[in-house]
Amino acid sequence: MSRRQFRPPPRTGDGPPDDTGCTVLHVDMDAFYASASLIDRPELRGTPVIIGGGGRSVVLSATYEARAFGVTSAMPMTRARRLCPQATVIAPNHDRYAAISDAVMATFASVTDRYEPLSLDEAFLDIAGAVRRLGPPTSIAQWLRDTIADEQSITCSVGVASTKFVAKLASGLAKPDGLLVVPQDEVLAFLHQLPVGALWGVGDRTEEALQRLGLHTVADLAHTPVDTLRRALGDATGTHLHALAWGRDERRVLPQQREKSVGSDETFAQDIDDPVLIHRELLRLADRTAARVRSAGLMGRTVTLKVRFADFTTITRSRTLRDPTDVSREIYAAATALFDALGLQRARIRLVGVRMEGLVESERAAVQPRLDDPDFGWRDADRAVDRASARFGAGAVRPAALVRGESVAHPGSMPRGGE
DNA sequence: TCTGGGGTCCTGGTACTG
DNA sequence: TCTGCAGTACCAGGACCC
Repeated sequence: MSRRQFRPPPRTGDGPPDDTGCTVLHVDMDAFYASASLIDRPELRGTPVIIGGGGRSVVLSATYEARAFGVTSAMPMTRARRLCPQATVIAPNHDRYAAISDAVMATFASVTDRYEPLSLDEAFLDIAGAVRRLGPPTSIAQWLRDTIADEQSITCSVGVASTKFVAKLASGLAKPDGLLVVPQDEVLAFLHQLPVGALWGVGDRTEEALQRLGLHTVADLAHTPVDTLRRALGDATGTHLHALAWGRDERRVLPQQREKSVGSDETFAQDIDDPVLIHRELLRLADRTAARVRSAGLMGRTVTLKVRFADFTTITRSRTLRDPTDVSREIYAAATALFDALGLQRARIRLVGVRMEGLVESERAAVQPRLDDPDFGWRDADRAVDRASARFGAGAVRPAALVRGESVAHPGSMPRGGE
């Protein structure tokens, strides 16, 4: 779900909203991870519950009862516990969330093949082709809400509009457990009452920049010359936000897109400066990233290293390889070369990460054979590890360096997240 | 108060090439 | 051979999203 919440402005029209032409739906599960976690813990319904790990982790999700105490997603767990000490804390169960998400997406697929998942818990649907078969957009939206509630025991909110970003705003304003239609001829009245921070793509920094210009509402933004916005925010952002402020959004619903990068990072339980431990963590992250790249049938050409220091400043360094790779050893070698090139003298490090970019399908990847390539190289070893992991579980086969030293990352770290 | 993890997109700088 | 220019690729960082 969105982290930025705004109150819905009062509708300007009378009677039921006219949903003609409102063929874009944005469906967003309410407090998805919390709701999904409570399916197995029904006795906790109606009580404050926080989903999150330990150590230096943050809140993944919280029930609305916990949110009443000021707990929000992405808040440090230490602060969340202080704000709501009576809350029950539950560790995330990502397999469970993925299974529920798959079932919800299957419900979307029964309505239209033009649905675009944004994350585990939300998606856009283009229902233009389903209206004749299933009825008007509002009926389809209500059917989706009822079906998901019946089959998955979780509620969702739906925004119905003629463009993606208005549908997205509408679902956020309908929360929790609601449905909001924004008729085409009410879009501008709907938008112009909202604060600039409500727009998709306006975060804290952009909002600050707009406030400095004296722009507080979407109406203010709309009536500012686009050149002024471009100077303040850059060409792309300025032009884009000006168009949104006038309700213009040409983006179509795009079914299933391939990821453009894959990576992992890990925050240490305590800041560390030991190069041996850092190299070991890089090996673990390269191994994990490579396995995910291979399982997606991809190869990547650019390796990016991320380092966050104790003072929270963050740097990235990247290297583009001659050929795409999915080999753990090659990714690790590139990551350690990037790290060593930093020439850090015992700097205290909070987090390291490894990411692969420039992804291509492995069947289409052009890899030049080298004269020194062994007949059975690291790629074959990785394939064998993948087969063993599939049979005996992830981590069944690991590099020796990782068997000797367990992770230095904090136990509550969460490899996946978001809401 | 003390800030996770997995992503995408944009911007500005630099190097290379024709 | 040198210079200027435009286009492109790469790199690093920031902002934003869930």
